[in-house]
Amino acid sequence: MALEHAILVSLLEKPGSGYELARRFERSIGYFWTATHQQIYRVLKRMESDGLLAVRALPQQSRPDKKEYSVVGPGRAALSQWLHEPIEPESIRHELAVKIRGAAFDDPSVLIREVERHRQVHSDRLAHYLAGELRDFTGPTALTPLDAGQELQHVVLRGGIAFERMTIAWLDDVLETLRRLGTPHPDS
Amino acid sequence: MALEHAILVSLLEKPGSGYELARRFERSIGYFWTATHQQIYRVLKRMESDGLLAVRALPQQSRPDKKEYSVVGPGRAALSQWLHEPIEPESIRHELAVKIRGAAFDDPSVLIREVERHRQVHSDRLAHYLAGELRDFTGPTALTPLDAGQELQHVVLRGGIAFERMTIAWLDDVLETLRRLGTPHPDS
DNA sequence: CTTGGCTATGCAACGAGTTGCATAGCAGGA
DNA sequence: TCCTGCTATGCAACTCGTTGCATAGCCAAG
Repeated sequence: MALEHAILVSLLEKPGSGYELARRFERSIGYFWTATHQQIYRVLKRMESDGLLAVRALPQQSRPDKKEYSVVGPGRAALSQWLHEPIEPESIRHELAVKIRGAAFDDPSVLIREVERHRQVHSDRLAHYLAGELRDFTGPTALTPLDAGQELQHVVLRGGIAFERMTIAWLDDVLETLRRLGTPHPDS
Repeated sequence: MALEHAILVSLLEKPGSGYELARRFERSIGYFWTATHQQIYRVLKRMESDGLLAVRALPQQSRPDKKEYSVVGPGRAALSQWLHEPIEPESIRHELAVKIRGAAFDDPSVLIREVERHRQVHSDRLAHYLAGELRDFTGPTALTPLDAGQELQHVVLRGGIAFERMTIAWLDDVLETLRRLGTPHPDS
């Protein structure tokens, strides 16, 4: 159900089409909640028929109409209500961790390349987040002072940065452990 | 599909019934991959009919038979094959982050209690992980030296510990930000 | 003595999320 | 010229995961 609320937040920040939302979900919002265009279109349709959103068809030349969605009263109320409800603290769901434990029953060296690849992805993501932070929040071109919405966006981004840094450090720990296990114990 | 592989790893570490697996998923394995008993029973049944697992019915007095599952050849092969396949590095899916950005459109103070509650949960989890680490890996009663499987379990647990520490620090950052926004800006 | 919790398994229905495919014209590179 | 990729939307089929419920006897607490 959180996709609905993520969409409400995103559309409150700025109205847009399903396609635009899908691209936002590849960027800022999607740093902590992913969604494909399929899900988004389906949920948008449902939310509109539930009266949470309003559509405005923008005709375009030689393309299907762009449907711009925006939040209306009941949508805002639904978001507000959700914000007042407690949610379950979530646990990590880390497939790689399953693989690491599984490596005990297979050649650990095949995992090393996989872990290195993941490390690279997280390292790239970190660089991407840091560039975004510099551009929007801490760099010379950033607006000062920031308004409340921007402060909140920044603290969420700091969470993403902290997550990637932690993950990279852990993957280094994993690599060291795998390499240690790969070499026949040197002290016996 | 990762549940299947998590079950294979867990059953290779030690055979057991669906019920026992469900409880392991509340403990060690479940620190990074959650599953309810429903999913587990369903998947066990499918895996058995696919020939990945063998069942042995252990009769018990005044209780339904316990079905002890163990991994057989094709199951081991399936795990091994999966370990050689690359997986997508996963992103976080953090509902709380959606709420935090949503707080820009509502009273931020209602979020403070929620964030404090989450902080408490993560703090409890950290204590739980640290107790497990002391018991199984770093304490005086731990076996030394550890075998490869235990080393890998330990490095995964260290990942859980790092995750909880990072999360707690971030939630403190969030709380500070929310409180700062709650007080009317003191310098103007 | 009754209520709730534990072991142990399972069905049914639903909602969330993924994957493959389809349309359709335009722009840019090999 | 053909192929790829972008904008923009959508259907269909599937798997994954959650929730509610059911059985059934045992044990401990109130």
